[in-house]
Amino acid sequence: MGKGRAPCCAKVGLNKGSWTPEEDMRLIAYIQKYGHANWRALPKQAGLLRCGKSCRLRWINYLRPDLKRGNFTPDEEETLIKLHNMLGNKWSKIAACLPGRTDNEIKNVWNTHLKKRVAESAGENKKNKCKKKTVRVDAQTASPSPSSSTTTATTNSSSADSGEQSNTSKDEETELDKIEIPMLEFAYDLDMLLDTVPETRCAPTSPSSSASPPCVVDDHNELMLDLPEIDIVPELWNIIDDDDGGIPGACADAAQQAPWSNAAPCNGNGTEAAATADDGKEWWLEDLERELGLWGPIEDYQYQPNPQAPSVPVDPPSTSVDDPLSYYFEAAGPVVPGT
DNA sequence: AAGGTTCTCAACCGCCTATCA
DNA sequence: GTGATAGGCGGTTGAGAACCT
Repeated sequence: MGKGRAPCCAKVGLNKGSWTPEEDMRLIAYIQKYGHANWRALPKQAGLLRCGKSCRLRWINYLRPDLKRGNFTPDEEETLIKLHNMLGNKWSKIAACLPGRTDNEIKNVWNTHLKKRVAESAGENKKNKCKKKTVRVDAQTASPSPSSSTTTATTNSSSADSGEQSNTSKDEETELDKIEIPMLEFAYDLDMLLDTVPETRCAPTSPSSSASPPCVVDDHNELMLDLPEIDIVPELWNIIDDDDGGIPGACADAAQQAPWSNAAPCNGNGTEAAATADDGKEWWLEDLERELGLWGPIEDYQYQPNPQAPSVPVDPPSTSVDDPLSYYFEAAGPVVPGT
């Protein structure tokens, strides 16, 4: 079909590199108000001299309200290792099972920490195990795939970098969805995987269910992982949904961004979440502003919180402040991006 | 304290897939 | 059925931070 694509934008005249707090706030403010139904058009409409892709990346990898910050917990690392064993470098799929973590973050953590660790384990365990085989979970296709994207190809490779071999073709991609669990000669053996996988289950994906990471599933044998849920304030997604200016798709987009979220952002009936949306929004924005260094004694955009508001962010429902973003942009005046 | 090296991670690049006209 | 376009993904890079000598 598509033979690649033209550059998403004219590269000339656009900002590159690190995002400034101003740009962040502009992006947040825009998405807060209108959602992100169209990334390509977003920068222009938001007054950002950025490529739409860049905006998307920035939002997904850094500004999204449901992101976890900080180091991976041991549990997360273990889950990541297991998932990587199963999926290879399918970072987005792995990310889908690690709520609050982005594919980019996962990729970085893997490349900088876990890869080495697993490689070391491989070196140690190689002494004890000398064979490797692939076991397919898929019940109907019993024959192992010779072209697995994960570590199935070679026997002489000590590669813990199974993902390095993940040059998946289209067919391989299809195969991948059937989930092969490679029995690696290191770290995790089949028993461990089989012990872990089938006994854990994602919650049903009904709207009423709680957070359910979209686990990779096989039509025949569902692979379901019981993964830690991030404590997402449901109201956060109303930040996007709320007042989205009637832009179609904005709501759906937001929900898609956090499929595991407890929030039911597209509930158009005005839910409890909607009732407290403002509180959540304000709490999050305040927190973010602090992080971005926009919350402080800088007079130009210092926001004076509601006297009733605590000086430190607390639980969302108990925080009551005015909209710091609005204040910021009013006080700072029109911001010329990139200047 | 200074300089060099290594590590970390945000951001970019280019390709692929999905969707729509 | 075809081509164009937008979103998404994985690999790579480079600037800054951290660490070492």
